[in-house]
Amino acid sequence: MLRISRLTDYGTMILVHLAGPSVGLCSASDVAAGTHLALPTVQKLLKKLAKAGLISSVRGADGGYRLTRAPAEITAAEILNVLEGPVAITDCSAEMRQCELEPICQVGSAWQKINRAIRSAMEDIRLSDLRRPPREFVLQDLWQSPVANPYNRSL
Amino acid sequence: MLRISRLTDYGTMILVHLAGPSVGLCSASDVAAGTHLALPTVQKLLKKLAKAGLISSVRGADGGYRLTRAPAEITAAEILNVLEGPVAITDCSAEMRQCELEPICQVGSAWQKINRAIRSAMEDIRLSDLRRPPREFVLQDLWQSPVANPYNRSL
DNA sequence: CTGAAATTGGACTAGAATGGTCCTATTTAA
DNA sequence: TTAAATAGGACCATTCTAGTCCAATTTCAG
Repeated sequence: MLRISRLTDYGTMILVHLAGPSVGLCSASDVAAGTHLALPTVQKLLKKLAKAGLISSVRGADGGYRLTRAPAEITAAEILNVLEGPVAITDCSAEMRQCELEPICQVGSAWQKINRAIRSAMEDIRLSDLRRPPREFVLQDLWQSPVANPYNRSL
Repeated sequence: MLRISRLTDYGTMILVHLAGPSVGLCSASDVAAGTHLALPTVQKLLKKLAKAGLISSVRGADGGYRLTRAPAEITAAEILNVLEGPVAITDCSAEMRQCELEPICQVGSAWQKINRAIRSAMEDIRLSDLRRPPREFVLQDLWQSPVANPYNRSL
């Protein structure tokens, strides 16, 4: 189904929460309360996000997490990358992976092209665009009739 | 990793094989030989593709499979749809699915927009484009600077 | 100094999904 | 009649996923 895992979805919700207008340092409990996700799950994801450098942590009492960059500086591609690993719709399309069937496979680099295309699209979407009610995306229009779309590269 | 399953990859290889220049009716064994995939796997996938109507079958001795339409008339979106089910990167983004968190979830419809975008992209790619050596895709350029790309809707 | 509130790092498990194989029935050409 | 095919499932081993929990460490407050 070409899907991202549920944890990635949760992770994104968490990031969106941390990108909230008046959100400072947030403990895991705060985030769990704000997102209505189970606390253990939230803890797990926060650790992962912190390890990847997307958020920074403050230990000890009154500690918590906060974004390391402005929401507009974080792309959906980065988020996907951290939570799901590198975008690679097939093994063959993974970075620098050489498929042993390469000389035989007739599909060849097609998936890789599609892969890069998806990645590019994700790079144009920022965390700041993911909030709800979201600014009206025009991605579909962009891809269906790019010329008519005024938002081209600045979603 | 935002990946398609290996079986979908295989299925695509099979379709590409059937779209070959001088390929008529093909038995499962022919396809297995041509794609270097295991026969049982090929049989399974051919049955699935036939059931979905992407290829037609002829039973009995000297039977086999063939595409029901010209390769240029079959989109990557269709193929994905048949082999992976409807494109839905999250449960929320599935068609007509109403997520019970909807009123709470701050991410809201963002994934759905991304979802549609990917779908649109896939609809512009045809089976005939997937052969190797593939026609030079310009998808990346298309998405990065759509206006400059002459191939817009006719990949 | 002590305790409470946090993060850190990792182990663990149940359940689902994936991939791959195989079997039997049916159809059809020679 | 026989051989070569497809049709339709059943089956299982393995991996992945989601979710929980525990022990250790850090830091603030009193």
